[in-house]
Amino acid sequence: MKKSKRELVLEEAAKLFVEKGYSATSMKDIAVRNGIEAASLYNHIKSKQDILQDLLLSIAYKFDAGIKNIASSKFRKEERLKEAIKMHINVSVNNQDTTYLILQDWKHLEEPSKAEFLEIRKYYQDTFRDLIVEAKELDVVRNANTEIMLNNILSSLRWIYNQDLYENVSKIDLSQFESEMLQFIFSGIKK
Amino acid sequence: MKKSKRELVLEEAAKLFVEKGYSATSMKDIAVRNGIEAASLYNHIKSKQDILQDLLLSIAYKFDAGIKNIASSKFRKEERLKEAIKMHINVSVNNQDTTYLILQDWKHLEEPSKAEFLEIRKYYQDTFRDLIVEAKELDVVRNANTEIMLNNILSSLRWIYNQDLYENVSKIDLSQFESEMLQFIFSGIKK
DNA sequence: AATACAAACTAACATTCGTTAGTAAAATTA
DNA sequence: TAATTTTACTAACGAATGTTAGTTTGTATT
Repeated sequence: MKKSKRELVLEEAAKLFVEKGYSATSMKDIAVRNGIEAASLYNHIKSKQDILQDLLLSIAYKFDAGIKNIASSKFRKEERLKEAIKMHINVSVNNQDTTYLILQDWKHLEEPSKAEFLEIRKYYQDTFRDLIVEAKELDVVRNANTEIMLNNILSSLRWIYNQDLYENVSKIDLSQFESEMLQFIFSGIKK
Repeated sequence: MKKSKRELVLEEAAKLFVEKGYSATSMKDIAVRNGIEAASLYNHIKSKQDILQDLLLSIAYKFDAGIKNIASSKFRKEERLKEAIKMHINVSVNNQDTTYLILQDWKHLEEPSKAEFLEIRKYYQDTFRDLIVEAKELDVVRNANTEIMLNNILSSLRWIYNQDLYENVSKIDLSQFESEMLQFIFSGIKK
C-alpha cells in the first residue's frame, strides 16, 4: 500500500517535531527530509500549522477513542481502570511517532484546533479520574488523594512516549512490558 | 535583598520558556515582560543562549548536588533510594520556575553546554539506577526490570514540574504530599 | 555642578522564516 | 503520441528574529 506524498511529509515532520520541537523545525528542514524544496511542500500540505493539527488531533482522537471504548465497555467495573491503563500503554506504544508531541507541542496549535485538542484532553483526564473514583468506591484502590493518584498514574506512563527511553526496553515482549507497568501502578494504588 | 536586573530578566525568560518553549519565545517577548526594549536586554545578558544556559545548568546542578549528597550520604543503604526520591521531590517543588525546562528545552542548548547538561543528567540517572540496584540487592525492592523501574520512578515524578498540575495539590502540606508520592512509588516497587 | 558610568532607546543589519507566484519537469490521462 | 495535470524548482515577498551600534536619558560619584 503506497503512502501518499502528504503522508510521507507528515511522517518526516513528526520525526523532526519530536527531535527538536515544532517551533525549532523549519519548513526547509521538513523539505530536506523529503528530498524536495520547501516551496514544494505546499503541493501536499496547506501550511506548517496544517501539519501540526493533523498530527496532534490524529493522536488525540486515538486516545479519545480508546477511553470512550473503556467508558462504554463491557468490562466489569473493577477492571475498567486497569483496562484504561492498558489502553494508554497500547496507544502510546503503537503511536510512538506522534505521541511525544502531545506533551508540549500542542501549545503551538492555533484556534480552533487548540481548543479542540484541550477539550479532548480534558475529557480523557476527567474520564480517567472518574475511573479512579469508581475504583476507590469499589475498594479496588486505596482512598488517597484522587488528583495525586491521577497524575501519578498518567505521569508514570509518559516516559513510554520518549523513543530513546522506550528503545531500551522495547525488546521485552509487549505483554510482559504491560504487565510490569501495571504492577508498578497497581501496587502503587491498590487498597 | 534587591534582585539584579539580570536576575529579573532570567526570571521572566524562564516563565516564558515554560509557557511557550525557548524557540517560540522571542527576545521582544522577554523585553516586554521586563518593561524594556529588546535591545536593552543586552546590557544584562550576553545572548538568548546565555539565558538558556544559565537557567538549565543552574537547575541541573541543583539536582546534581542533591544526588551527590545522597550518594555520599550518611543514610543507611536501605534508605538511600527513598531519600533520593524525596530529594527529587524537594528540588522539583522548590524550583518550579525552572524544573520544567529540563524536560525538553535542553535540546536547544548549544555546545559545550549541551554536553555538560547531558553529562550531569547521565550521572543523575546512573546514580539513581545504582540506588535501585542496591535496593534490589538489599531486598528492599522487588527483582523487576531495572530500566522499567528507573523510568517509572522518574517519570511518575515529572508531573510535579508542571505548575498547572502541581497547583491543584499545592495546598496540601508538603510533607503529606511527599508521603503520598512515596507511597505510590514504594508500593509500586517494594518486595 | 560636572563628570563618568549604566541603562534605556532608536535605527539598522543580516539572516531566517513561512509562504506565494510563476516556470519547468515529471507523471498521468486520453 | 499529445494534452493535461501534478509536482518540483526558482525567485521573491513581507515579516520576524537576534543582535550590534550609536544616541539619549538616568543615576552615581566627586
